[in-house]
Amino acid sequence: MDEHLSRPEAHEHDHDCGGEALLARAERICRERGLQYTELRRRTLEAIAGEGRALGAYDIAERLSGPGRRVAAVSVYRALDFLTENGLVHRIASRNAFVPCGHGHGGGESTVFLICRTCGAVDETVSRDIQRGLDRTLASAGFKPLSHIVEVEGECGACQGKGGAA
Amino acid sequence: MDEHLSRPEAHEHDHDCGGEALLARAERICRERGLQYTELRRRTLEAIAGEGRALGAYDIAERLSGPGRRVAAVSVYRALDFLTENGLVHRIASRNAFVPCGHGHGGGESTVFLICRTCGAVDETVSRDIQRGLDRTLASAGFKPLSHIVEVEGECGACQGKGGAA
DNA sequence: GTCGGGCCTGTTACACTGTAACAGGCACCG
DNA sequence: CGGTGCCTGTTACAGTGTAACAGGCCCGAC
Repeated sequence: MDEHLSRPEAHEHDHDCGGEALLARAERICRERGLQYTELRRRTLEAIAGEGRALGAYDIAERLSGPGRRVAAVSVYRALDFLTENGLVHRIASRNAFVPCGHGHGGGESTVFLICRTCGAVDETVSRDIQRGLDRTLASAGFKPLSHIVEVEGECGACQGKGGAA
Repeated sequence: MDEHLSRPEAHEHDHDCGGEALLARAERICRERGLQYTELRRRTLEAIAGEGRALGAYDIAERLSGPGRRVAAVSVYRALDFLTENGLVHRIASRNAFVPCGHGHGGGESTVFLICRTCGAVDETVSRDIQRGLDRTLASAGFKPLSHIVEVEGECGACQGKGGAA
C-alpha cells in the first residue's frame, strides 16, 4: 500500500496526513516501552510531522524557539536521536535532514525515500522488490547487513504535471 | 598511527579496488574530454585510491599537506567535485566521505555501497536486481528519478570470519 | 523526609562539513 | 603584449554534529 506522507496539492491546509496518527503512535510506543514522551520530544516530532519536507536540526530548533524560549540545536539532536531510535522519524542522509516515519516497518520490505528536487517533498514508500534484490546482492557478496538506506532524488508526480515535464 | 587497511588479497572479485587502473582511467578520461588532470586532482585521487576506506575531505587535505605544503580543505572539495562529476570517485552520503569509483558504470545497474562497520572498508558493487526493483517502485509511485543512492552498513565477509559473528 | 541516582534539558565549547567570494598564477590565443 | 579562462590559494562564514558539564526533576531507598 502506498502511503504518501505529503502531497503538495493540499497546500492550503496543514496536511498532517499521518500527523495525528504519528503523534498517537509516539505516545503509545513510549507508554509501552516505559520511555518518557517529554514536551521537547513531542514538539520536535510535531515540527517534523507538520512539514511536508525534510527539516534540518537547526530548522527545527528555530521553529521550537520563540520570544521567551530558546531551544538549542543540541537539544533537538538528542530528541531526534530518541525519535529515530524508536522508529518515529527517519534521517535523510543525502540532505542531513529528518522526516516523519509514515508507518510501522514490518519485515521483508525496504524503505525507500523519494525526494522531489522541485518541491522538496519527501515521500516514504516500501518495496519488497528492492529488498529482494538487496538480499540477493548482499548474499552473493557475503555481506551481513545491519542497516541500509535507499534514497532517490528526482521529480514527484505532482511536479511533473506542473510543467517540469513540458 | 593510521591503520593501513588495504588488504591486497582479501577480495576475490575482479575489479580493482583503487589501484593503477583508476589512475590510468582518470588520465584517459581527462585527455578524451579535454579536461585538466592537474597535480591536485591527481594527488587527491591517489589519496582516495590508496585507502581501503572512505576518506573525509579534511582527511584528504591532511594527507596532501606536508611540512612545506598546506592544502586547504576547500581546494580538496573542488578537486572532489571534479572527480565526482567525471565518475572517478563516489560520495558516501551516510559518512560524508569519499571512495574511489571501481568501474565504469554501464546502464541498467544500480551501484550499491557495502560499508563494513567493523573495519571501515567500503566495497562498491552493482546490482541489476536492485535496479529493476527500484524501477518498478518508482514507476508505481509516478516518480521520475534523476539520481539515487543505495548504501548498506554491516559486516563484510572478512570481518565475519574474524570472530564478529561469534 | 531526605538522600542519592537516573534521566532529561540547558549551556558552552568545539570539531567537522561545506560554500561564497575574491585574489593570484598560468596557459593559451588574439 | 593584453585579454580570457581555468585552476588554486586564501579568507570568511554558514551548516552539521558531538563532548562535557551543570542544573532540574522524578522516584525509589533509607
